Amino acid sequence: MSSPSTPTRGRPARLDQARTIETALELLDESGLDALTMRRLADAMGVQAGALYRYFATKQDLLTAMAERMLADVIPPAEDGNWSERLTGLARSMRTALLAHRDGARVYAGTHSTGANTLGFADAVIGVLREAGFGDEDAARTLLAVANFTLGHTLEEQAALQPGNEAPADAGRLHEAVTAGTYPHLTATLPVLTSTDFTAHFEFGLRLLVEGLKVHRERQA
Amino acid sequence: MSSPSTPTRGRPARLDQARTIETALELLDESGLDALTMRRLADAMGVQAGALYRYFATKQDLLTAMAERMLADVIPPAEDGNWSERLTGLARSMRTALLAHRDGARVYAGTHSTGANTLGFADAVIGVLREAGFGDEDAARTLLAVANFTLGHTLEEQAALQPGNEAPADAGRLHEAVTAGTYPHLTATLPVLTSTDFTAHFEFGLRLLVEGLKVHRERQA
DNA sequence: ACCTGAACACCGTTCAAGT
DNA sequence: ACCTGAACACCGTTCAAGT
Repeated sequence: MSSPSTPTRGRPARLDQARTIETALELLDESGLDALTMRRLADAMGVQAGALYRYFATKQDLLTAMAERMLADVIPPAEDGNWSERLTGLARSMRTALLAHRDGARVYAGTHSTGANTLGFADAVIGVLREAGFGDEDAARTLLAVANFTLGHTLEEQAALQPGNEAPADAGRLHEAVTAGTYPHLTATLPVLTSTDFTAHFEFGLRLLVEGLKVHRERQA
Repeated sequence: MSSPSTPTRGRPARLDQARTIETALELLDESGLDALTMRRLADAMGVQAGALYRYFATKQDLLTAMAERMLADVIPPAEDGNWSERLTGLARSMRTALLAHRDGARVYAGTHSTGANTLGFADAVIGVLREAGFGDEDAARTLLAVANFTLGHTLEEQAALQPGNEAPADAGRLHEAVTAGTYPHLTATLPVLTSTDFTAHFEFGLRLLVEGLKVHRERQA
């Protein structure tokens, strides 16, 4: 409900918030976060860099809008199922939404959206837990734990897959450093640690959280 | 074992890796990551920016060295205690090490050190688990889950405390947005979510992981 | 060997002026 | 109302040249 969005007489605007966010996400996917500059984005939209500031006060605001937009693609998990299945589904869909864009987790980590998608997701997670009988404090803290784990995991997942195509760049350096030093336990588990089965890693951690929550719940009752 | 570190005849160097890392961490604490530029760091060391490149090939390398240095302050938790107490202690000390420096988690998240402190920490966590009888796969995945949760949590914790001194800047915006929209569950839990008792949040998530691990262990046996 | 000086190719952001 | 052009105050990085 403000100036740049209201349609009015005059030249049709080449820019608007929605198209800018969409183009920014495309540029992100093509080139990554480090290459996403206001100038390059302006170029992609056929405009000068300064023009973007009529729609976003700062680059940070643009990034926040991008993070919010990413969560729009969260596939809402089925309404049926018990609380633990629904919680698991919500966590998976958050990871999926972040994975859908190059450096998605980094963009998300650097922002704090208070948009409808972000708040809706949080409300959904807490809703599942409250309706399952968890207290407000436990429900809120569970959201934080699950979201922080998912963010941390996806940050690492995208960092590992980042540079070329498949071969994790620093897996080599890691292997070198581990075998050079004296880390018996690391050496034994190196194959698992450098495996690229990130889904299995994510599911393992997620299951720990959910199982821990079940224990917590039984102790309350 | 290379050129810039070997003492030799000539003017005594004003720079060296260790002092540069130390000064960079001080600058980080004073001004934050966004203000940590090669030029400002060079200024703080009484040198031109270009001179830093004799000791660090890129700024990224410097940040990696800073992350590695941070983990040197991990207080090694007591060797006694059962595996779950020791695991908890290691996770706590990781959080403490990241919290010890402004934007510590952000620095850590952006790097992938293969230094002795980083590898030693990983080896310690996996060691506790393997000695407790966990398989290599479970041990490795537990390290990832605990480290990713701790990183995600501390990232949020430092982001919330960032700007001024105490009052979380976006707690206000959050409250505004939540009460404006229709988020019944969020509204009910807002006091918990915006509480600044991050230690309680961290301990809750950590306990979920550990309790989940205990369940997992019993099922294996 | 270690550092300076100066440059190169960029950044985010602002703002008078044009249309 | 919307965008351009040009500037301001920076960046990371490189490298010949000095000492």
